[in-house]
Amino acid sequence: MKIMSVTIKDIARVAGVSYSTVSKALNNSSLVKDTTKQRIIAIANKMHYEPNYAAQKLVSKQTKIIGLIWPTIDRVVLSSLVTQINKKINQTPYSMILSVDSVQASLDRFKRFQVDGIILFEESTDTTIKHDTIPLISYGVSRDNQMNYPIIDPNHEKAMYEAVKYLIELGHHSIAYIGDFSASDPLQVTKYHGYKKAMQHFGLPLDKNHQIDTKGLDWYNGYSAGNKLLKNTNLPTAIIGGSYDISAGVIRCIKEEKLNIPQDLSIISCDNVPEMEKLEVPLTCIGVPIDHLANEIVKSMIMYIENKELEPCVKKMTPVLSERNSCAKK
Amino acid sequence: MKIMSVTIKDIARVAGVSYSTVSKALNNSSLVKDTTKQRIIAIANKMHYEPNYAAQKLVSKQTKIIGLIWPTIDRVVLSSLVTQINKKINQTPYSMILSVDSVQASLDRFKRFQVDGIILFEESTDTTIKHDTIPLISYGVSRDNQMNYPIIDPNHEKAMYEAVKYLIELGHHSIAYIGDFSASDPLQVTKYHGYKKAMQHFGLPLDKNHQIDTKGLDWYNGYSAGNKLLKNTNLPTAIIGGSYDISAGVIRCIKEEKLNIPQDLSIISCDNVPEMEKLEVPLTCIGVPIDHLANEIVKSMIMYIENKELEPCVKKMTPVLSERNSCAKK
DNA sequence: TTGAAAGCGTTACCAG
DNA sequence: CTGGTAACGCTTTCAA
Repeated sequence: MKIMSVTIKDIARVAGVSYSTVSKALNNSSLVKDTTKQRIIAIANKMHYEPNYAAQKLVSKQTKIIGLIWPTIDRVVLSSLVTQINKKINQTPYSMILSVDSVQASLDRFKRFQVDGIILFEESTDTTIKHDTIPLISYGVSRDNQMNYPIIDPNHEKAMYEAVKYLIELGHHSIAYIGDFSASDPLQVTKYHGYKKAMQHFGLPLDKNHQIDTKGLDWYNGYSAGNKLLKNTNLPTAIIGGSYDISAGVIRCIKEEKLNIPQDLSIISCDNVPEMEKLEVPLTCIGVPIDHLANEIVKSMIMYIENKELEPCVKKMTPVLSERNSCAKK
Repeated sequence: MKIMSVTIKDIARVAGVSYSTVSKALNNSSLVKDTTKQRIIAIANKMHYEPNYAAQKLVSKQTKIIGLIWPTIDRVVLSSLVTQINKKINQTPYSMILSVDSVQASLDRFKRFQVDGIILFEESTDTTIKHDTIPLISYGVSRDNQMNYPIIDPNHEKAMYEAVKYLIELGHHSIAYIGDFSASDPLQVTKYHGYKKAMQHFGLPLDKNHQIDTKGLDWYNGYSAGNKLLKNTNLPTAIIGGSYDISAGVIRCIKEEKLNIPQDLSIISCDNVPEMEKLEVPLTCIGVPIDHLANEIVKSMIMYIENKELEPCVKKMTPVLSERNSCAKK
C-alpha cells in the first residue's frame, strides 16, 4: 500500500514538456517563457505536487537548518536561551531543530541530516568533540587547550568580578557565595572560580563558611544552602547567588529568618534573565542578557556557515548589571 | 571550499571493493563474507562515516527519525516527558529530533525532513492541524469534534476523580483546588473541570473560595494562590494542587502559616513525576506516571509508522496514585 | 561472495 | 527559451 506522490516527471508528461523545464518553471527561473511557466505551475497545483525534499537536499547540499545540541534539557536556565535563539533563527532564512541526546549521538544525527550548522551547549569538558565538515560553534567556557571551533563564552568570571566590585562600592566587605561547585559543569565552576579570584583581587578574605556548595541547581538546593549559611554566627552582609533558581531559594530562607532584603542582607544573582524581576523580591543580577547571547550565537553561526572563514576563536561576552532593589549601601 | 563528507564510495576505494559491497556490508547483509564485512565496517568507523539521510530516504522511503513538536519549552513539566520519550525512542531503531516552533512551522519543517512520524504536544485547541502523509499522534486532550489523528490522553478528569475519592475515603469533606484556570491550555482546563465534576459526583459542595486560579504554572503562582486560599476564615481540610510547581509553592505558604502537613492540612498534587519525592514535603500525587506515558506514546507512534493502519482513536491512560506522607485521616 | 548498473526525484549544466 | 543528461549518495536487483 505505497502511495506514490506526484513528481515533476508526472507534471512534465501532462504538460507535454521535459521535466527539466518543469523544474525550472517551479523554481521560477527566468529561463522559461512566462506563459509556459504559468501553465506548468497551474498543472502542478492541480495535481497537488509537493517537492521531494530528500531529492532536493541530495543535489543542492543545503538544508537551511541549524541543529542545536542540548544534552540535558532539565537545566531550566537554558530553556529561555533556546527559545530566544529559535526566535532569532526564525528571522533568518534558516530554521532550527533540537537534539537532546549526548553530544556525540547528536553530532552524528545532524551530520546525517546534513544540517548547515551546529550550535552546541557544552555541559562538560570531559569529552573531546570530533567535528568535521559541518560548521560548529559552542556556547560555554573556553578551554585553552585543544580548541578547534569558535566558542561563545558568557564570561562568568568577568560577571563575578563586576558583582564583587559592585558590592564593594556599596560598602560591603563580607560577601558570601552560594552556588554549585560540582566540577562537572564548566559554567558553574567558572562562577565559583571567578568569585574567589575577584575577592582576592580586591583583597577581601575568603571565609570558608561563606562559600556554600548547593550541590545542584534547583530551588531547593539554594534554599538548603542558604539555611546552612545563615546558621553561621558571623553573617555576611551580602550574598551572591549562583543562578536564578538558587537565588530564589536563598531569598526564601532569608525571609524565613525574618531578615529584610536589602536592609539586613544584600543579594545579587548570577544570570541576567527577565524572570529576575518577577521573583518574590525582584533581584539585582549580573550576566549577559539572554538576547545579547542569542544574537551573538545566531549571528556567528550564520556568518560561519556562509563564509566558512570564521576561525576558531573565543568570543567573550560582556555581562550587564541589572539593578533592582536587592542590594543596599552598608 | 566545500568539504565533502565521507561516502560509501570513499570507503569502497579504501577497502578495495565496489561501493555496492560496502552498502551491503554496512547494512549487515548476509550476501557479504564475514571477514570483508568486518573489514569494511572497521574502515567505515575509522573514516567516521555517517550515512546521508536524504539519499537513504530517496531510495528507501525511510529516515528512522521521529519528530517531536513542543511549542513552548518553558513549560517545565513536560521536559521530563520529553527526556523519557527520547530515551525510549533510542531503544528502538529510531531517533528523535525536536522542534520548538509553532505547530504549523514545525510540521512544515518535519515534512521537509521527511521524518517517519510526528509526535505533537498540543497546547491549544484553537488551531486546526492539517497533516497529510506523515503519521502524526498527539499528546493532549481529546476533543470530540474533528479528530483525524490518534490522541494519547493523560486523562486528568479521571485523575481528579481519583484524587477526590481518595481524600473522601480519608474522611475529608472540604477539599480545595488550586490550579491554572486559563482557558488556553486544554490540559489545565480538564483538571479544573474534573475537580468540579468529581466534587458534584460525590455530593460535596463547591465553595468558590476553595477554587483558586493561579493564573500561571510557576512556583510563585502557586505560592500566591495558596496565600489567597489560607486567608479564608473557613479553611479546607485538604488541597489538590494543579501541578508540580504549583503544589511546591502551596507547600511553602502552608509552612509559613505554621500549619503542619498532613496533620493540619492534607495536600495531593496532580502529575505523577518522580520529583514529587524530593520536594520540601514529599507529596502524594495522582497522574499517569511519566514512563507509562512515554512508553505508550512511543509504542503507538512506531506501530502507526510501521503499519499505517492505526485509525484515529483516543487512548485514555490510567492515572496512578503515588502515596507519600502528605495526606492524613480526618 | 562480489560487482555492475538501474533508479529514487531533484537541480544544474550544456546544447540546441 | 527548451530539452537532454549528468550528477547527488544510497539500496537493490541481476549477473558474474
